[in-house]
Formats: sequence, structure tokens, C-alpha cells
Amino acid sequence: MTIGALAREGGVGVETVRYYQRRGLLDTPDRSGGNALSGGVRRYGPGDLRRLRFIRQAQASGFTLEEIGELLALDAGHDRPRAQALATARIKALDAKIAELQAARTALQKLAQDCAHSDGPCPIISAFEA
Amino acid sequence: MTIGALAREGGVGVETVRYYQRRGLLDTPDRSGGNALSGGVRRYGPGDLRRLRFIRQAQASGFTLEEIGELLALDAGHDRPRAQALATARIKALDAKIAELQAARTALQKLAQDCAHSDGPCPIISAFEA
DNA sequence: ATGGGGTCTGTACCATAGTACGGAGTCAAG
DNA sequence: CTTGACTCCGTACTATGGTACAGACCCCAT
Repeated sequence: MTIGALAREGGVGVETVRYYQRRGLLDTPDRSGGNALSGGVRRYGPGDLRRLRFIRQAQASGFTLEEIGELLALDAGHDRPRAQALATARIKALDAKIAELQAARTALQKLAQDCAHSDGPCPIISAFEA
Repeated sequence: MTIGALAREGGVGVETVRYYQRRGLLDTPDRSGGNALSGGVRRYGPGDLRRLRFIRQAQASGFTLEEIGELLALDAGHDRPRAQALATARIKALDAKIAELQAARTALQKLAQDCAHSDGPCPIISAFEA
């Protein structure tokens, strides 16, 4: 598959794939088909797609691209403790973030209700006022 | 209070306060005390502090600075429907984000457990491989 | 064999939310 | 009345994660 197909299947833009390549997260296969000296086009395999999807999933888990790079650099099972450490650290961070968002949600919900039902000034707007 | 005190009480840096001023989120009082022509220092009151704290809380709820600017621009109660719309939109977004993070957490937890107990290659690392 | 769409490379630009810095001016305590 | 900390202002820079060209070049179908 070409870069365009890879991007489409991975749900990202072509430029994003190239960006990941620049970041070292995806590799850049040789331009095959060409007779050297500005050969053909780069072809990608299913492994590249899996890797791209992994990146997106890890990103959805809140890993930064830098951390994802580290995960990808730990070659198959060689550094389990490190992988586990990254995972558990991320789980902790996720728990903290979830709690924070839930607190924010509760506060916002209350504010919205007060705004709808109270007689005074809308507390969303005046929450910061005297 | 001076800008330094305001920043300290608000839990941000001085530069951040100035940045919020540039963004129009906080106002910039006159330099009082001076005899004009490069007068004294700007003084801030408790209203400024409340406003700063409001900004930080709204930010914790996931509002962008731009949205916060909009909230602040709706003067006391005049545009309740808009304020409510912003709040409920944000609550929806929070719910979606919380669900997403919870899903990610579950997936990551399973991966970490598999990594600890399985015999094969660590699935955190090889999740993207053949 | 030709035309249109995809690809390649490099560089530049974007948004968001700050952070840093230089040089001048100002305030407040000793 | 000096000294040291703080403030002011403008500008520039940072990090993160992309996005957008331009100008070549290439590939495949007709």
C-alpha cells in the first residue's frame, strides 16, 4: 500500500504519517520500483498499519508521542519492567485525570442547574464576581 | 496587591497573568501612584483575583481560553441561554472525554496485567506487531 | 504515450498556552 | 538615599502535534 492508503486506513492524514516518520515512530521504507537515482514510491505493509493504529490508541490513552516512541523502542519483550512502569504510571495519570474531569463535571452541572432555576444572576457568569 | 501577589494567590506565574491580560481575560488597571509620564505600578483588587481563579477553574473544566473569554464577555446574566449552552456543551464534551479515558484505562490495565502474567511477548510492546 | 492524481522532499506555518529575557523604571525598608 | 526586589513593556522563544505548501517526480489507466 502507498502512504495515502496507509493514512486512510489509519484514520490520519498523509502529512501526519510523514510527521510520525520524522519523529521516528514509523519507519520509512525504501522507495522501491525505481532504478535507483530517485526511484519509485514507498510501499507500506500491514505491520506499518498495525503500528500506526497502535500509535493512535496509545495517544488516546494519553501517552505523548515521546512516550510512544519509548514504548516502540523497547524491542519485543526485552524490557518488560519498563513497559509495565510506563503503563502503570499512565494508569495512575488517567485515574487522576478522570477524577479531575468528574469533579469539573459535577461543578459545572450544578452551575448550569442554578443558572436555569435561580432568580439571581446566572452563576456561570457571575461566579467570579463580587 | 501587585501583579506578583495576584499571581501567587492565583497559583500562576506573573507572566501568565500578563498573558491573560494580553488575551483580554483579565483587565489591566491603570498605573496608579505615578505622576503620569511613566507612573507607578498597577494595583489589583480582590475582583481580579476572583476572576483569575474563575479562569483557572474553567480551564480545569476543559474550557479553552477562548471559550472562557466568551463566558467572561457575557455580562452578568444578560445572556443566560448562551452561558447555559456553553456549559451543557462542555458537560457533553466532558462526558465523552471521561468515557474515552475510562476505556483507555481499561485497555491499558488489561495490557499491563497480561504483560505481568503471560508467557508470550509483552503485549504492551508487541501490540502492534504481527 | 499522455494525462491526472498520488508521492517525495524540504521548508514554512498554525493553534494553544504559556515562558523567558533585556533594559528601564519604581517601591519600600533600612 | 541607597540598595535590592519587584514591575513594566515589548519581543522572542518554547513545547506539542500537527498542517500546508511548492516544485519535482512517478505510476497507472486509457
